[in-house]
Amino acid sequence: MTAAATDSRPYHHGDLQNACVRAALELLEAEGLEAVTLRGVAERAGVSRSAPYRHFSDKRALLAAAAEQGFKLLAKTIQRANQAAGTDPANRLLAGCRAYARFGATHPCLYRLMFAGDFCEGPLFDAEKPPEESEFPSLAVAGDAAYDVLIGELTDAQAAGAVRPRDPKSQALVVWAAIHGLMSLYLDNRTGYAGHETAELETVVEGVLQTLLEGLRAG
Amino acid sequence: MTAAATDSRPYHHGDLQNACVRAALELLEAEGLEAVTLRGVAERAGVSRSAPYRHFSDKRALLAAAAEQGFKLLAKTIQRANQAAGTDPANRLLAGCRAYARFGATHPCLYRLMFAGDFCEGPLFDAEKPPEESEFPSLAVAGDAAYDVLIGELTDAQAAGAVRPRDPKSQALVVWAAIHGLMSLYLDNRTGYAGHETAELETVVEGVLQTLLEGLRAG
DNA sequence: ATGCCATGTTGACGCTGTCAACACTCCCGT
DNA sequence: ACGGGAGTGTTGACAGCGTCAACATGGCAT
Repeated sequence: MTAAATDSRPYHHGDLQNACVRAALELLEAEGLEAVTLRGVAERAGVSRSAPYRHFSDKRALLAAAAEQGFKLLAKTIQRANQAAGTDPANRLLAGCRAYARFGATHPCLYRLMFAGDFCEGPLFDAEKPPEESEFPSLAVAGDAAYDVLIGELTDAQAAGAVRPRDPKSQALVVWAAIHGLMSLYLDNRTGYAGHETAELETVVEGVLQTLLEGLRAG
Repeated sequence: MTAAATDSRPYHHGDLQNACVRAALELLEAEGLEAVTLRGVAERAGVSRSAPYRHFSDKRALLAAAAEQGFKLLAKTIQRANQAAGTDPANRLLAGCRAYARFGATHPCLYRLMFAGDFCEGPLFDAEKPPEESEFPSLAVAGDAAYDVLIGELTDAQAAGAVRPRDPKSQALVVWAAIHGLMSLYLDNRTGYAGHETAELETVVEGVLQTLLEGLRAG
């Protein structure tokens, strides 16, 4: 018998898996990636050092689960913005992109984790495999699901003539690349330049979107 | 006296600073960021654990120096491509973008380090300050210099009417964001989609560039 | 020749991820 | 009702890491 007799907490946590992911996300947003330590996560979840190993094979597996939550939240955020923008496809597309940017600005560390590639002690997305055989399949699925939202909007925009007809998947890649690149530069403080204060995010987002939409319309 | 009597290496290295940067770059390209360890760098440079601390205050300072080399190489690469592309401004711009993409594909880990933001145990680029007071001023300068090349090309393209006249700095940001975003997604294996093999880099680069140029031309 | 100071070395510390061995509890088959 | 295994949480331990303090070395200016 241990001190558990007088301890209010039960020996078994009940939902440690989700608690770990939640703790990781909280630490990530509060203090950045380098503060996300397995020990810290365990402590925050109220368990001991190595309890998380019963639910995650690795630190990378925990980070992958956190990134997966990020993609789910991102997809939901974009969808909400699309819905709120009404029925005009161009409007909806723009609203989705703005929501994407806002998401990145609101959750900078989470956003970076989601696109951290192999920076967290090895790749999160698998380098060569088809995605269902990826090392973290549900992460790949969540990432693709977010992509799907964008593809759907582009398909609608094509149908409405707001965008020239083309493979919507490659169009989506262009849009995604532009917005993601902008957010990536923004989060790295590279949208400012030599002595000027960093440009307002909304301003640069609108600039990118305008150029982008004109490029998509042309042809 | 130590074993140095029979050791061919002199006690003083002579150029340890550069040797460390070179070792870091080699380790980075050969085995990825997580393999870049101060101890490993020191060993590779033929010195002991903490000798690098005489030249770099921090691990981050060493990484910043490596990233700075990366930006210098990138700028040189783009410039060479520009020159080789002749005098047509649109051609030069496209050639520079293609060279940029090739650079990222050739040096994936270095490229990611250059845009690692605060992922390497704290920010490399300073979050708030004017750039000359940044924590790593020479890194900021090298980054801006690479940006300058792009701005120059856009200014020329404007003068030649290949691109609509506008603030070349914000135009450059759009171009940079699009290409950088594409490379970022590519290096994270996100340009493929749900079961399809990852698209050829050159193909998607051309797609992005075409849309981009049409967007820049319009208006 | 001497002594300073930049440079390199060694030992040590705390933190991390990870594993093996052990403890507790829930639940299932009898 | 009960006995035991499977699942879950704990503790102790280890190697590797970044970092620092104390010490060693040797080139250079005086």
